[in-house]
Amino acid sequence: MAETRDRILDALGALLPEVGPAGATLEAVAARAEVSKGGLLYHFGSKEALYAGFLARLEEATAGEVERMRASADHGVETFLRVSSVTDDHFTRTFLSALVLIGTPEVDAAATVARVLAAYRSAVEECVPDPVLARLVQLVGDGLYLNAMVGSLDPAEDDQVIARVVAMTHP
Amino acid sequence: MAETRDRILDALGALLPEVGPAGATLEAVAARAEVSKGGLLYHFGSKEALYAGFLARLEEATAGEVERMRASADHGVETFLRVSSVTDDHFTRTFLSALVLIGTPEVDAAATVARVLAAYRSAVEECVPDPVLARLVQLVGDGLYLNAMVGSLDPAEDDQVIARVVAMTHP
DNA sequence: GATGCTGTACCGTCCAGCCGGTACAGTAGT
DNA sequence: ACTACTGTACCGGCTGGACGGTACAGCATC
Repeated sequence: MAETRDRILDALGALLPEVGPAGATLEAVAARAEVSKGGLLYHFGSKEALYAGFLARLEEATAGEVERMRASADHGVETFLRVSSVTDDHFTRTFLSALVLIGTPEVDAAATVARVLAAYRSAVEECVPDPVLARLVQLVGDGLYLNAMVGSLDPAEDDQVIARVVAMTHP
Repeated sequence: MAETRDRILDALGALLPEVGPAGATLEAVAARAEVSKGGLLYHFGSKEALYAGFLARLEEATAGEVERMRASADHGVETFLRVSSVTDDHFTRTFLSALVLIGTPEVDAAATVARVLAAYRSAVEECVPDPVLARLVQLVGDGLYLNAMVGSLDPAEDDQVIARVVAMTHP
């Protein structure tokens, strides 16, 4: 069942920011997903496959997020920056987990993250004509992600920054 | 000798972005530093101590970088953003290595990175009166770091973004 | 000959992956 | 309808290898 698979991937995503890749052993992931280690290995034949599945789901989710941006009323800039600055969002948490995965030998998380960033970038470019400004928007969003990763968000100030950037994109 | 110590830390810094924390075994670090494992453990009694030493040196280097910013002719904003967007800088590489360390159980790299970001932030705030604009500058810099980590820098465009941001900080 | 440092051999632990097994559907032939 | 068989989902013990850390012997230089 795909349901168990998703539960396993959710468990991995929950574990990664807490204990890092080193602590995310197959047994730990299995326990968190309430599956035995054997059961986990039935769905994902190796740790590499597990990580690959996780990153694949992130890329799928990215497509959905980008769609949500495009569909947002005025334009996607604010939607984009809001997601970047909120840590209790499912997508943000998944993305941060992927960042933690960078450097693990089993999988090339950096490449996946790069693709995610690229997808966002082209989406921002769609609604911000000036390419330099579009890149600036994206960089601010990425900066928010980095700060979220190390727990350095400053909600009050960041809200004002977002407002300022949004204003810049309005002629 | 402090020279050997530094060589070991350099080896760790060189290894981390290449193979990640999992690949940075004591033996691998020792080999890269052209020291035996025993020699490494003479200087750093444990892996935790090795990581701690690495992060401590990063914090020291941060102080130096911030000083360089303060001393820069016009103001530090451009100096800051330039460093963030150049991957062959020693400090940048060390910083990126520390990012890869986030999530390892031996050491709290996130806290160190947070302190580094905070140091930069207060330095930027010194030369940019408007706090919102200062935070924006810092977020752009952090975004550049994140993009550097996954190899998504776009030098041509990023140069223009830096110029734009610098212009914004000039009244 | 003491001190600072190096190299090596070894131990204990931990973990990924394997494998033999269980349960429980279907499903088909009778 | 029951029996025999097959595939899917899952379990948990085992093992081989890797890695962190220890012990100890060697070797400069002072």
